[in-house]
This record gives sequence, structure tokens and C-alpha cells, in this order.
Amino acid sequence: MLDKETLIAPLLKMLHGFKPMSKELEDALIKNFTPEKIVKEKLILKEGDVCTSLCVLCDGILRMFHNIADKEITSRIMLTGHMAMSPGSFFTQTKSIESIEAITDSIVIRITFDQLQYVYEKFPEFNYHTRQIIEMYFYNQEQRLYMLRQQDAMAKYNYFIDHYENIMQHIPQKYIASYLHITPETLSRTRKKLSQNH
Amino acid sequence: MLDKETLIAPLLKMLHGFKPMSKELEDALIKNFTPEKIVKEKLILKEGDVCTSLCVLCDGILRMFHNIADKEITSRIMLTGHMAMSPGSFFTQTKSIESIEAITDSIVIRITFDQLQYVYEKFPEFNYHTRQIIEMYFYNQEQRLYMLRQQDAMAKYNYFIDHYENIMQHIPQKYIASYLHITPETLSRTRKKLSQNH
DNA sequence: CATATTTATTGACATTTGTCAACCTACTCT
DNA sequence: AGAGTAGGTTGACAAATGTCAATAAATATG
Repeated sequence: MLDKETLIAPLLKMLHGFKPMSKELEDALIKNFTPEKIVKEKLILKEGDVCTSLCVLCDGILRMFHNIADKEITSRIMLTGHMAMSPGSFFTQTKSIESIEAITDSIVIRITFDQLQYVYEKFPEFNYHTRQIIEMYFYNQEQRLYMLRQQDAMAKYNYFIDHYENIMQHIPQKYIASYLHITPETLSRTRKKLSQNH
Repeated sequence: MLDKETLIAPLLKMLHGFKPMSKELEDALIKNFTPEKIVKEKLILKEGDVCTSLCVLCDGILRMFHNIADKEITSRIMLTGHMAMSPGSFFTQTKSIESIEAITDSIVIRITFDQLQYVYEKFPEFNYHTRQIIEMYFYNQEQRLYMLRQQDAMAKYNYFIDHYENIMQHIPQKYIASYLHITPETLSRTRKKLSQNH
């Protein structure tokens, strides 16, 4: 595994892009993030537990899912650079209704809720950076909702490949299907229809 | 219409609840928010325009909608106290794909993007407050997605009345239907079925 | 490399929801 | 009060998607 400074570098770069950070803030972040290896299929958050930490994905793919009517539904797919946590559970420090699992072997850097609060207190200007991030996530979620509102499976799938093409690689279709709120069978048929009209 | 200080009071109270604000910050907010009356059916944001300001709803009901395949889809319903804006358009100051309309005569207080940036610059601690708000909105959106993931129309409607009961009052059913991603006919039948099993 | 396991595809069929049209109801506006 | 309009309900039917089962393909395991 790479060393911590290398793993955290892209995150720091993004934060600097929003607004330059002091050396002290940067050091505090480096100090409080802990690298961690996640083996495939391991849960980094389990339904019923409180999401006490936030992970930034350095390498690999994660998915968030939950059960509805005995079926696992993938609610989010996280790629390199994304944050992994349950908003409902992390922000309010209450039990999570969702789980997060590694689809592939992954590397994350992790910071606990308490550590994060410490950084906020010590470096109030950090609120600016996280506000930017969460605005971005909020917007992404709107887009996600927009996708789900598309007329039918074909329209959703087209929207998906236009906007989330990079997600396609190396992810089992069954996860993509439930991400689109359709069954694997319907996705398979939609893909076939699409390839026939090429 | 009530005076500005009265209209802005609930917002200030909520912000104080997150973290006490200085008198200066409070004054800056009072100064930069402008009250406005919105008559029923008027658009406060039109698709294609940039969302240059954010409104806090003091009284009335608003809805956000957009067109997909020639049909109007209600993507959000806003009640007293809620913020009204297009996240995609406001955060990035680009053209909006959605419109916002008053369902009833309404009163809002409005702040422009530029005014808000000014407040952020002058009072960096305000980032803390808005981070709290947007975290809350993010969480609400997750809940919304959770609702849409329910098995069928009945399950969605049940989830809806459990979690959004207050939205029901005084809102045409057709808006609720598209909020649930179902047709007004299906909603009507679902309601009937539910009342029969009472 | 061979086998076992998981995932994807395909078909037949059931179910749900959408569509369209008619009708009813409530509300608005002279 | 009466006409007009928009929203809501109901029915018949069509279309889309889900379900279940069988098979094929891909991936993992020893």
C-alpha cells in the first residue's frame, strides 16, 4: 500500500482548488486521515450501525445498498475520489439503514466524525471546503433523481451511459440494474435492443 | 405583507440553533435578504435561466418541475421554511433545467448569489451554518430517493404519507403523483384501494 | 486445467402501471 | 345562479416491466 501522503494528495489538491488552505490545516488533515485497505466484499458500514467515520476512496469501487422487500438495492456506486458514508447516519450520528460494501479490493483514507469536528473547530475555514463538496454531492444527487425520472428503462439507460459511462467498467450489471431501479433481466433486454439498433 | 425582520426571524432562529451568530452577521443577513410576494402560478425560476438567487419560503407552497417527454414532472415541493433554488444552476451559476412555480400565493425572502458570496467572504463562520443546512437537504434527498425505491405505487404512497404527511394539505394530487413518479390515475386508484382496506 | 459458482441472457407468462376517453365534482368567474 | 374550467375518478385496454425457470457465459477455486 502507498504511504499516507501519497494517498491523501488528490484530496488535498481538490480542496486547494476550492480555496488555498494553510499548512496547518493541511497537516491536520494528513494527521487525522488514516489509510485502510478494504478487501473485496467487506462491509465498511453495516446497516444498523452508526456511520462514525467518513472514507475517501483512493482506489477501488464501493457500493451502498439496502434491502427493500427482501431485495438488495444498490443506492450508490462510488469510484476513486468519491466520499463514502451514509449521509443520514453520519450527519446525525444515528443508526444507518444502508450498508457500504467493497465491490473490488479498495484503499480508502478514513476520518472519524469526532476527528472531523475537531478539524472544523480548530480550522473554521474548513467549513468552506466541505460546503463546496457537499454542494457538489447535492447536485449529483439531483442528477441521479433526474435520471430516475426518465420515461422508461431505455431512456434511463441512455441517460446513464451518457452521464455515468465511467461507472460501467468492471461493475456487475446487477448493481447497475438496481441503481436504475430496474431488474437485471430488463437491463439485459434493454442493452440487447440498443445494440441491435446500434 | 409583514415587515422584513418578522419574516426573517424564523430563519435566524434556525441558524442560531446551529451555532450562535454575531450581531454583525445577523444584520448582514437582514440587510441582504429582500422580501417578495409571489402570486399563485408565477414562476420564480424559469427553465433556461440562471438561478441567480435563493429564496427562503416564509409562507405558501412552491413546486419545482421540469419537462420530460412532453410531460411536466414535479421534482420537489417546498413548504414554509424551505429553501427554493435549483442546486445545479445556483451552485454553478449555469442555466437551469428546472422551473419553480408558486402553487399558492406565497411570500419569500430572497438573496442573490452575489450577496451570499459577500456574506461568506465577510463572515467565514457562516459557512458553518450553510454546511448544516445543506447537509440536512442532502439527507432529505436521500430519503426522497429511498421513497422512490419502494416496490410499487402502494408502498411509495404509504412511505409518502408516513414521512411527508404535511405536504398533502392543499396540494393538487397531480403534483403528488408526479412527485411519486406515478400517474394521477394510479395515485387515485392507490388511494381508493387504501381507503377500502381502511 | 477442470470444476464449481456466480452472473447474464432468453423465453413464457403474470402483474403493474400507463394511456386514453368518459364522466363526475369542485371551484372560479362573470 | 349558471357556464366554464380544471382536477379527480373510473373503466377498458395497451404497453412496459417484473417474475420465474432454463440455459449460457463468465469468473473464481482448487
